[in-house]
Amino acid sequence: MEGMNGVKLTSTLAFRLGTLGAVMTERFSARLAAHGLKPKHVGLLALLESGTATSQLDIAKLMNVAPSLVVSLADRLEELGAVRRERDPMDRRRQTLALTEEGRELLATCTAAAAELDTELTDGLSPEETEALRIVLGTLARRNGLPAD
Amino acid sequence: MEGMNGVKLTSTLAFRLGTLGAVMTERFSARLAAHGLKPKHVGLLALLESGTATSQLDIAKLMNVAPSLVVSLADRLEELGAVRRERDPMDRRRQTLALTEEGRELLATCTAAAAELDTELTDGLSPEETEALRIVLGTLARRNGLPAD
DNA sequence: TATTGTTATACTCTATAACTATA
DNA sequence: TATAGTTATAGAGTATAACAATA
Repeated sequence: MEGMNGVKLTSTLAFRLGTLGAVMTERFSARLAAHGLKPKHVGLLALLESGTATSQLDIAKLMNVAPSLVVSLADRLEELGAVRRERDPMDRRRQTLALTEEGRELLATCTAAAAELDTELTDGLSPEETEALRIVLGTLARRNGLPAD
Repeated sequence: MEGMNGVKLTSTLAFRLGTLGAVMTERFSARLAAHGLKPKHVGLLALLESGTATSQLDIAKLMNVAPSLVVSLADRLEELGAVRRERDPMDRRRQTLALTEEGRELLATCTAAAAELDTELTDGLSPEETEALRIVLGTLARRNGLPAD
């Protein structure tokens, strides 16, 4: 039985994206654990590299998380030497987060880990299918306010 | 800067699936709130409808969650009259969960909600692109042990 | 003694609210 | 008085461990 329209829950994009997304995030987490990082830490590093945001509050808005969470993410990244906190001289309430060279390297390492997961995931797909998937997901991400350059 | 291979984190499938999946799950949650359900409740209903699992322990394994979580999901669904718990006469330790007619209707309603989210999500895509996406995600889901009939 | 389901407890993640310092 | 960041607290979601009934 599958609703009176013949649609099954498991064939919806909502379900497939939700479950596959959860699996990939969990795998990514497992890879990052060795560096003492979680996916959101890496998301923050990527945001800094993109130059989109500077202050912690801007970052919180772009990441769709509470400002207090940015504090703890930044604390950890600072601890690892991946970011530096710098007071804005124009407005001393603002903290500017700057990516260090170490931070760039860390981001590159984590990005490589994500790319490996991609390879694993798309093992049986043709290169064309894989690229088409990447592109359509990028389109959907952008349309939904998610970073996808 | 983007790693020395020119790959950006935000262009990986891991990142795109993870973020889009989180967004879709959150939207689905919001729709389900009116029924007092969470996505896992609906996943359990769908599993019962598929006839794949019967006992709570089987369900826990297939859903990749702890058995204790199945207890509370089933408690809630029983409360709503969506499932019935029946002792297996062959092995009285086992509880068999049976989908009621109300449960089928509830699942159909929730599936329709997911389908609406799909429509919303793929608004700018061609029907061919949308169908290709659904198919490739189904392939990936099956290859990764996720339900996708 | 091993297994199914349940209950009790603890842990992870994240948000909300209270607070500090600058403006 | 309002805002950026921080700290303290609380809530959601889920797992682990202890327990009861049955095998």
